[in-house]
Amino acid sequence: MQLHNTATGHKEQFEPQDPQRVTMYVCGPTVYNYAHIGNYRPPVVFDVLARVLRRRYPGVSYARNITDIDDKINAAAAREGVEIGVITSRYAAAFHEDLAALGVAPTDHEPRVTEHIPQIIAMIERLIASGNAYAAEGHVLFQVATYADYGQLSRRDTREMLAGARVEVAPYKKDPGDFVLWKPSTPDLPGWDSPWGRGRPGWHIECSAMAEALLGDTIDIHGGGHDLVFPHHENERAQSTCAHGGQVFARYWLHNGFVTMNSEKMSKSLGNVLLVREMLKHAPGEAIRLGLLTGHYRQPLDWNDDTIPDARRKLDRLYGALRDAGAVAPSDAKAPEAFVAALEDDLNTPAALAELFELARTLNKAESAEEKSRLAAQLRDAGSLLGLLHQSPQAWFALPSAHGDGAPAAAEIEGLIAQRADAKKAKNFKEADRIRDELKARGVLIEDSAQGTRWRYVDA
RNA sequence: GGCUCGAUGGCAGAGUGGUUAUGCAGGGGACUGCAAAUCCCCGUACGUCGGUUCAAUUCCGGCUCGAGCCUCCA
Repeated sequence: MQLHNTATGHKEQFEPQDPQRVTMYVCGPTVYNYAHIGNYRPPVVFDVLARVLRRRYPGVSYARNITDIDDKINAAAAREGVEIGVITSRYAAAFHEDLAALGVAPTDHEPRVTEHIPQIIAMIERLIASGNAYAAEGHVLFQVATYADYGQLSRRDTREMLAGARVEVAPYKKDPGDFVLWKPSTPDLPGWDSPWGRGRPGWHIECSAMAEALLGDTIDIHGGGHDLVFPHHENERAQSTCAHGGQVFARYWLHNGFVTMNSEKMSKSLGNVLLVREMLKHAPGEAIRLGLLTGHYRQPLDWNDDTIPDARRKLDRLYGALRDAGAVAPSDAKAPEAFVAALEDDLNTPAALAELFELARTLNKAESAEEKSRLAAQLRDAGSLLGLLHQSPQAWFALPSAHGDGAPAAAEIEGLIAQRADAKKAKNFKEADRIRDELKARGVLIEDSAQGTRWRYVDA
């Protein structure tokens, strides 16, 4: 398998340290509000990677954290006048609901920062002992100058960075680039007792500590959004490497590109944030997932008004092939080589999808029962690697369309189809066509097939 | 200003030093009472200017435009 490693800037052959236990850590959300479509690109992309790895290796240990202590959470809690737990449990639950709708499988571990405070404190103590960190005025800071490789992951020159000095330099910092590992909490803020007084962890140290606790000193794959390369991952790398006596922290760094909205960054200030829970009111989760997988994960993905309808029509085609195959005998045929090869080539989902459509075409043309059975199984298995095609075609086609609110219910549709069948039998095609046109106007498309008339909701 | 990554047909989006994926949309045909679905066939591409080469969309350089990071951010 080939993976693009941010640390080297190249695609590399992936060789796990231990094929019995491939380890992957992906930065998860800070739960202080509802997440938008861009926030779900990493969970979906790395979910596919986990599926591909699990197929190839006997053991995979995948961790994705939930950050449940953070200044934005504190601010949200203060605004509502509640404990931070109210905020974090609400948005963590929403995150899980969205993930389920998007077909993202649970990870092996989902560590929370508030459950790893002792590990975080212990790691900070080690960094102080090793001379990489220092305490000052209730803070503990990582001293960047003690780690010669700092800046290597993000390919930044620290001297130039510091010269740029857009960071406000706190008086307790030895160097402007030093970043906080622990900061003091005032009595009104959440905090934990520590050797440096009551306080809370900085943002970067949590991931280092949780990755160590769950996956060990050196992990195989570390993933996240492209924006995390600097400073978050650069800092994680510095902390973990120094805390582990110079051992490599992550062997492969993977970063996904951003989702843009009509070519603009998605941000609250631009007012173009698309919340997944809002999208789910009008679109199947499976279509949203496919939308996120239509582009290569490292490229920016532009989300526009056509993305969901396009994804829906693609799924119509794939599910249509499965439906037309009919009730075929079960087969344990696996995804085709070319399909798996595409995914193992740095997770080339567009190329894999092309193979999926080739498979659907072949299935549509298949004549023998054995061939249909085998191809349908292959299509299902390939789909499962992408986390798609897990439902029955009947269930898929019965999903309401974007304009489903005004569409007739299934019972009414079946009644009209029966009337139309009678009209057809009597060769009253005018009446039959009238019924079909009426249904079409109301968002229902009907199709006559050898197995009888079937219907589905369509976008108006 | 520094760094990173892009620029492919109407839209989305892979890939390749010479034969130009895939899906949607469009055109033609088969099938159908008519449609739809399905199958077959067909247009419209590789930002721009140079360079390397027998040959470049593909390699190199300049330019233009775009996205991201340098500050919380998936």
